[in-house]
Amino acid sequence: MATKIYITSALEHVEDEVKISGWLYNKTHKGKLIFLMIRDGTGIIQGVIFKNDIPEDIFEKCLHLPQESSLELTGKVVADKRAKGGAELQVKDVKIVQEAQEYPISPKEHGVDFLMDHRHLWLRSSKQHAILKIRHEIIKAARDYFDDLGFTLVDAPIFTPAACEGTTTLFETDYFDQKAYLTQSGQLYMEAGAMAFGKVYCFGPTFRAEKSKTRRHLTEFWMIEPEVAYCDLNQDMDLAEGMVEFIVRRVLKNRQQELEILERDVSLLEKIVRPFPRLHYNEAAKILQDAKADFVYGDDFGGGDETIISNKFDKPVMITHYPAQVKAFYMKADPEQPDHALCVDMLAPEGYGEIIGGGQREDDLDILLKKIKAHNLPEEAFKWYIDLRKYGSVPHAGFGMGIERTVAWICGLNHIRETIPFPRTIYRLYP
RNA sequence: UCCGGUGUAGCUCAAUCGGCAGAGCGGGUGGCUGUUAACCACUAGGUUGUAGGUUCGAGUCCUACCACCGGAGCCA
Repeated sequence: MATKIYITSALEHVEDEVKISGWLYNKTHKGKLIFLMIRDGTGIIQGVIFKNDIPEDIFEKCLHLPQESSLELTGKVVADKRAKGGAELQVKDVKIVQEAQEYPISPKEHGVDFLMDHRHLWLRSSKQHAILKIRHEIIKAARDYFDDLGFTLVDAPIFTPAACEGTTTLFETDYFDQKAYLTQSGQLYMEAGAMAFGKVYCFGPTFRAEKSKTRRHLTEFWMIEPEVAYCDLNQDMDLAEGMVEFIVRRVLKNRQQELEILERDVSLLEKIVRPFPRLHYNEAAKILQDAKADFVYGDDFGGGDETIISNKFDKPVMITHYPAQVKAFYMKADPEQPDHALCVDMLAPEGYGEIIGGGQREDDLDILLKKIKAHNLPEEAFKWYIDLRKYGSVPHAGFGMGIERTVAWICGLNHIRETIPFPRTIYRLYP
């Protein structure tokens, strides 16, 4: 009786009679020989069918089997240098679970729009498969990092009563007899969590209704957001660089095969070790001025500015102390230079831009109230948030890391849309 | 929202000055016992994004619209 195996373990079953359940990835034939490339989600193996080994009608059926037909192959695993992966299946029996209709995605080239229209099928392709395996590894590593440090997962709500940051456009939705907004950050809720649990994080989707139309933007994306009580900016940066190093090391260790499929230059990832450079905003501004970039001191950095700065280093760069006016209301001002905020942005190398934004939060009740007023935010909606400064306020800090941008960087992709299973952009809500 | 670009067979793209609508892949049929995006032969496949306009004649020129791509701003 053949034992059922997954393709990933095929090399452990050489000379065994096995059964593999999967889908037809590709096919070729030569006279009395048929080569079936089978994938099962764990890997790809070649099944070889000799006409004389198998009933005539099954041979004929396999000859005309469309791509992505679902099948169960039974046969012996043999080592063979001619096969990719070093082993192949000598097929003795084929059970066709379903003969597929003509499959739209051929192994040849396709355009982005066509592939995105077929995203539900495109996920089966080896490159997309590799990206999403790495995405999973990154998410798991990030969670393990915080879990191992004693953080508690405290999930933030998706429906929120008002803007978290006020500046950006929100998705509005009907919520019974009132309006609700889809969250654009879990951070304010994490501040409440940090005061209850000390060290917390959330991991969930966030929504931005801005009509951004670049390779770095989605309308729906995922963030992991830690928040720590009794924590200052420097400790916050220690936490952030530790996490990024941990994630990269984990991907290099567990996802070599996927990085190879993506033809990622891993030597660049191997350089991602602590400490990461830390630059004051003024130092970063100097780099831009020396590079004669079209940049005005006091402004936030644009995408091109970020690339100029990050290209000076082969590690992620942390830029601190942005002018307070370009940052959100909850950022704490630096006591030594009050027009600068105790904040940090981490820029990924190779021009991938900002992957982390964070900093120390305003913990003084009166200053916070003034800032809410200055930003024209509805004080009523922030009543609970203000409460946190009334009942045992402490210095605290945190950050948010964008999962998709991190995946794009680690995978070496030039567009963020392939880093999430079903991307949402201003022009795409399907599939 | 602004700037630039693209839209032709199922897919990726050609089509010269405005003059017969084409190729490769994929599909179908046949051949081949070691293929890796196989190969060889034959074959089917078109409302040229939509609506107008100019012209003897429009895939090609003009106008509007639609869809998408790239970039800017905003941000993770």
